[in-house]
Amino acid sequence: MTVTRGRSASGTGSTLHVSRSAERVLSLLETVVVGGAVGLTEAASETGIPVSTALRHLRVLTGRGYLVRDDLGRYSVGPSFVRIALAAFQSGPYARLTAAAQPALHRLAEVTEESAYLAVRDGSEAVYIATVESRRAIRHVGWVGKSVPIEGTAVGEALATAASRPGQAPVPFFNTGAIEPDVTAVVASVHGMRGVVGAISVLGPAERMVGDRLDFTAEAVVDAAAKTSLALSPR
Amino acid sequence: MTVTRGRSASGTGSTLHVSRSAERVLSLLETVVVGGAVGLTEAASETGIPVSTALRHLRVLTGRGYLVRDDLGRYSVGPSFVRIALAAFQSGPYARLTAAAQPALHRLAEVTEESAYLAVRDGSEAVYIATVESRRAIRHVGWVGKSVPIEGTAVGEALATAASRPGQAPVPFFNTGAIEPDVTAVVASVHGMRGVVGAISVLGPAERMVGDRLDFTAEAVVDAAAKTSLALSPR
DNA sequence: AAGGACATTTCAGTATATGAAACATAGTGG
DNA sequence: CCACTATGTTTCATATACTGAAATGTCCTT
Repeated sequence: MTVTRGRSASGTGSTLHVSRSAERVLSLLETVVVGGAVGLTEAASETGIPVSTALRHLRVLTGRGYLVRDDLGRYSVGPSFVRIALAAFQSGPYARLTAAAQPALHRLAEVTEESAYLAVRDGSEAVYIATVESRRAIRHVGWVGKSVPIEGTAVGEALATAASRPGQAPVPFFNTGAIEPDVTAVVASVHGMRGVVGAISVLGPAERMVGDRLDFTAEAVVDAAAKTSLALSPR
Repeated sequence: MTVTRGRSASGTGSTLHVSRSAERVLSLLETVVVGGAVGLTEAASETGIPVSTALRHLRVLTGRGYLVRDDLGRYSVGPSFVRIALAAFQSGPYARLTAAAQPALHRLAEVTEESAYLAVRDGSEAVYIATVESRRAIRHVGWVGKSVPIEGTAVGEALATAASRPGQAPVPFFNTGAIEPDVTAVVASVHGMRGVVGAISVLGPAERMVGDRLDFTAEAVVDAAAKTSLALSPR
């Protein structure tokens, strides 16, 4: 009857102690935040953490106000997390970038009549952190907070490119259907004091973005990126 | 300064095992996110965690991309955290609230010519989660993400008040100088399906908000709150 | 060169997190 | 009505994974 559960933890007797519970708490937080209202069992299975352990961790998070439980016992984002999240935009390193890009994004969305996005790099991915939407009925929406691979995308190219010389006009990057079919992206890099710090994209339906229209869009994107770079580090 | 002195659950030889490292990692995350660029020693002393331990935890956070280190070794918000933060606004329980309040906040800021805010409750505090700023030169700004006590503030009263009957007109709450001298607040509760879910405030310089102007503002705030409640749970 | 401030590594001890299993509590359907 | 499943909660013996003082390394200042 003594069910000797496999020894596990074999392999290299690693001497590196990297907080396991910390990792797990963060996994759970992430799972709940992106997943909306999730129950204990779901959160546990999603993260691969035993339920009893997951429960304990979730309690830490709710205790801090990072998560809240609804009347069905499911977990959702709590007010404390929202507070932190908001603070991240005000004091974080992206505050300046976002503020600097805002006017350019507005003008870009206006003149191109497509949705304009601002993206930053996150390891091997790119994350869209701000947008100004097109006002047309058919438009690209909802990619703020979304992350896409660096590899094989136009944003990725723009973010991975080596910093060009200051004053040198940026190059536009193009792609169609890398993430979603029928979506065309036109992107240019934003340069800070130390290399590429972000990218400005225009995303729209592929059938609309062709010929002269595409050329015009590319010009506008390059211009917006240049203006943003200038706003970041005026000389 | 709001360093929650860890310890917790002392006294009786508690058999409750509440993840210590988890608590600490979250403290550190919070400290860095609100504090901007902080060094190891600073983060450690701020949270009361020994430096070597703090370093280990901060490594977990940077490893996950929640934090990044600048070239001076200081920690700041990372792209992964920004991604999560953005997701919190899209899928979180406050997404509906914020969306429902947006038009009302705009109109409110326009007609009162003062900054309009949306706040939710966080334990014994209130957190401002959205704003539309006044367009006047002297205006109230920068309170998004800020938290104030429930006790002794107008927002607090509005959030702590018992749910009024549906259809019943909300009551305005007033306060001057509770948090900052010379700032007057006019607030009304937003009602959801189960009680008070938020509050709408107008904040402005005390000397401007008097007499007829104040009455008018109160009316506008009450109206905005009612409209938001209606948008949340139409009948 | 000496000193200070800060980041990093080491290491032994044990506090502390872990997870299987038992228990509790709905909700479901036959 | 009761068995049955799904989900949340508590317990507790175990050793793992975390802790933190001190030593070391690195950079900057005087």
